[in-house]
Amino acid sequence: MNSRENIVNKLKSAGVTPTTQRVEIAQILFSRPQHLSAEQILKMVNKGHSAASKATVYNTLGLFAKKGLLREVIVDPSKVFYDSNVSRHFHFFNTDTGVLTDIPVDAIHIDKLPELPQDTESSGIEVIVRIKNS
Amino acid sequence: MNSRENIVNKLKSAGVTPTTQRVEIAQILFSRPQHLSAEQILKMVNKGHSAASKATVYNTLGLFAKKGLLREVIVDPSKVFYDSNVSRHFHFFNTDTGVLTDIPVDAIHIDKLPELPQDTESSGIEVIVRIKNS
DNA sequence: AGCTTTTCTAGACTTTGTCTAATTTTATAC
DNA sequence: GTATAAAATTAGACAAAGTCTAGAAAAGCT
Repeated sequence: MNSRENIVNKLKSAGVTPTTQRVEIAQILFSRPQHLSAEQILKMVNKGHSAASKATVYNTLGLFAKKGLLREVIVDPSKVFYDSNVSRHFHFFNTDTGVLTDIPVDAIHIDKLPELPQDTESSGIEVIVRIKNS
Repeated sequence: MNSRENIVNKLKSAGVTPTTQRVEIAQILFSRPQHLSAEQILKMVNKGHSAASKATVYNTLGLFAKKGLLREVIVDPSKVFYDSNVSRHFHFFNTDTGVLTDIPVDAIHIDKLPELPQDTESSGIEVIVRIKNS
């Protein structure tokens, strides 16, 4: 039940060297499923016990995303969200509040998919339902 | 068949005063269905006969989008694309090349939609199939 | 321990986009 | 048409997210 130990193992399994800063960032992200921006994470890290520079936070998030630990969600033109839930699901994005919420896989059913362009392969299908307050 | 006249009427019907700059921008955009960034449009305008400032290009694109003449496509974390095709369709985004292409409506079939959160209404469903070169 | 590679850091820099305050254009009233 | 009011345009300053650089620190060998 040692959460720090779990995180270290998670990083190791993904082929990521568990440095102090990476573990700190991972602990924030993986404590629960959530959607955070890089700036939010930077602030959270620097309120905690350790610290990390802006460059490290950005590098780490990029690395985690590349290793499949994190999913980048691009819905807001001004910043990218990092989703600690990497299992297949979709999103609502409230353009009034800027809040991103999950749509479970089984709430949307896509029963026909397009043929991909020549010499390309899919790296994921995103469904974003934009909503606004009524 | 006067393309300029057509554009002027299109803007008027949408409730947009057809100023010199707006008509110029509209002519670029509506000459054919395409996906352009604000910076691309700015450059194109200023290579043509008239000119428009950065602020005007950004304001105009925002206005066109609000009036339903244009669709904003948010897929690239570094810039927004403006799609001159506002009819219902989806997108491929090639993350290797940065190229956005259309997926016709009938190539994807979504037969189940999620319930919206309390006190919200949908303002559109986006499907983005991210692809990479293989 | 000594050497090499990886990671981290502060801060400069870049890019996209926004804001401001003054000017110009367009619309309205007479 | 001319005066006035309102809307649109402009240059350039500004803001925010993200990248880059070059040196310092930490980790991983042997």
